[in-house]
Amino acid sequence: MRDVAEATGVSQSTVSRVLTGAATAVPIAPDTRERVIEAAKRLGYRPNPLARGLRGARTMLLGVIVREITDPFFAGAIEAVSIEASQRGYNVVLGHAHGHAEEAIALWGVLEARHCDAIVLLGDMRDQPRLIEDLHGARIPIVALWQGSRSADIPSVDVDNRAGMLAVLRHLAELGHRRIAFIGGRRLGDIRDREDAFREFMADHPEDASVEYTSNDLEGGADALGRLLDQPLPPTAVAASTDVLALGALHRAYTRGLRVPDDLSVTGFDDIPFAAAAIPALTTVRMPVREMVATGLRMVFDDPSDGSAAGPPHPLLIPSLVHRGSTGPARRP
Amino acid sequence: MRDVAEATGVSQSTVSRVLTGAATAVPIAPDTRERVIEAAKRLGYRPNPLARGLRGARTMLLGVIVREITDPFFAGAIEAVSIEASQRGYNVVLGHAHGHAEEAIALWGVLEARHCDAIVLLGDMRDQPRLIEDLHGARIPIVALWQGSRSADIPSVDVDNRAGMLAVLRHLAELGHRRIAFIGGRRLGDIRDREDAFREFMADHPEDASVEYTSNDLEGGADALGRLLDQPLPPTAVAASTDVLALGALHRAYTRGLRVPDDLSVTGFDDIPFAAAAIPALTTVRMPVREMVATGLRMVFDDPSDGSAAGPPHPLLIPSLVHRGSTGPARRP
DNA sequence: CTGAAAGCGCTAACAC
DNA sequence: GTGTTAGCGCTTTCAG
Repeated sequence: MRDVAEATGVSQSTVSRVLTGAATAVPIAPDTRERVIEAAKRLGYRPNPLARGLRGARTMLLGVIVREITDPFFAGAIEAVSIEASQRGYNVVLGHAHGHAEEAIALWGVLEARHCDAIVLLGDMRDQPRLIEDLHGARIPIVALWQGSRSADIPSVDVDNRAGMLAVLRHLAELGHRRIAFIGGRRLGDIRDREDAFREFMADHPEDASVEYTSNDLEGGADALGRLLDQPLPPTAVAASTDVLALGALHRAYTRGLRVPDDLSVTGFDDIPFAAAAIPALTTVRMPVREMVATGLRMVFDDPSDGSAAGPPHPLLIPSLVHRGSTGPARRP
Repeated sequence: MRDVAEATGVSQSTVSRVLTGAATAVPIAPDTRERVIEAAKRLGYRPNPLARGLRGARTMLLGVIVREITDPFFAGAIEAVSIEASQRGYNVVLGHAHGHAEEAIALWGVLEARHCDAIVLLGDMRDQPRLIEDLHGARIPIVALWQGSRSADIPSVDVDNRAGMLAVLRHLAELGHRRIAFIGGRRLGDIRDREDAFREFMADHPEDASVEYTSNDLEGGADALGRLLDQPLPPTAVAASTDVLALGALHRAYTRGLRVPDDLSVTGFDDIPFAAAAIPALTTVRMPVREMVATGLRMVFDDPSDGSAAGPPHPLLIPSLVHRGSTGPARRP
């Protein structure tokens, strides 16, 4: 930058003012501006984000803390964040919590130290009270995506899990299913809300409901279905709390020789890309990922209306049922 | 940091020396060190990476440029990099090239400007000569993973695509298949090498070989299989160049009413998590992702032996065939 | 409208 | 062994 200043014959401050571009209270002579810009280009000047950040300006870094990067759903979410962020000229610093909430806290510290301009939390981190606490004392805007609709003290964007789950269950009921099972991962965030909706729906004939907990991966889904099928009166339909679980269940149904949807209906949640390519294609709930991410970034970047009276905003987007081949009429008993 | 110095009654430099921890040429009094550490902890001191980086020290940032973050295989790779990096205390800055090589260049500039301590390239970027050029003039260590085995001027870690593909084809041949098709994505990097191996293997009866190009996603795989099946003499086995393509093909086979592996054998490449849960489980080639990432990071961090005589290193890891249910004996004609 | 100067938080010569 | 000092590259008052 000094070079640019020298080459142009103006002072560094002027160069800074020009290059920062922002509406400095003080206007600059148009020709000076042009000369500076030209020289900067010629000299291949590139601002040093470190120095900028050090001085308190924006670092153009967006911190992302994800609980489980392994999860294909979150992998897609990270992609969406990355795309959306780059459109705003931001770079993404990825923090992986490896499923441990303490790590998320550490990460948080790291990202704050790195002067990220904003932080996005992917997935439910509320089981770690200290995180939320620290977050509250933070000066940089933050938004939690897919935190589960129970609102915490930080702004969040969530999906209406209840509506999605009820849509699935109504669909199943219309097909004549009564004995329906729910497969859930850890009772956390979105999954928890989906389970609650399931219990609510089945409240009038709870004897037909069963719930299996498992790890939220393909094997978990497979194992859960295995246990369900070993029951004396197995369900005729399985509503999995995520697509990954559903895909695992589909595979186990296959190895057990069950035909889907003739012998068993299976549904997922999220509509990850693989859902449409499952065999048979998975009936699931489509998550408006792009919209949720866009909404979240808008909240942290465009609308820093934090300490407003009504508390942090918690928009709730509506998912939609995607009807595909993995659900069919219940078998006549 | 000044606070810590004042609280301890020593100078800032001493604090720096203690906290940097590194083997400073100059030793420090044990009790001073302790007092400083204690005070730092008490005051909740956290170093400012920006200032550090500005001063020329390491930023503990690892830049990652990925061509296509959508690709589940690379999503897994990013995960591996993130895990491996965090074990070394590094944070990952993710740059997504959106499939465009020019973006990769821009990203490169950004990451360099951010003073990343090293850069990892995920996937083949060599179609953009300027990238490679710029890379050469760079001062920070860099490594390319899954670049395709044709070595460029930058250090890389690759997998032996030829060995993997030949293993697949031999397996298929042993099952009695002669009419074998290859489904490839863009003729880039690893995929290209796999195709070459395919052509090599089929060289003695090229009339039985067919090659379909498509986009490297689920739909691409499905469409390619569709075209293959419409041929007058369709193949009895399909070797897809990636698991994603294979999974897409599996789905199309299903919708076309073909039974795998009875009517058609299908193989993939990469062994992404979904491969094992496919219906039927996919015979594929396992990619040693963790090892490759670990090797790559070792190259950039532990062994900055750049300008050595023999040119940049290009270790080639060996993949292994995973035999599952999607391959079976060729149909008696 | 532009220049001079003071740091942001930290490290690394160089003294003592 | 420890303190002093000079910046890293930039933004930002405060004067001209």
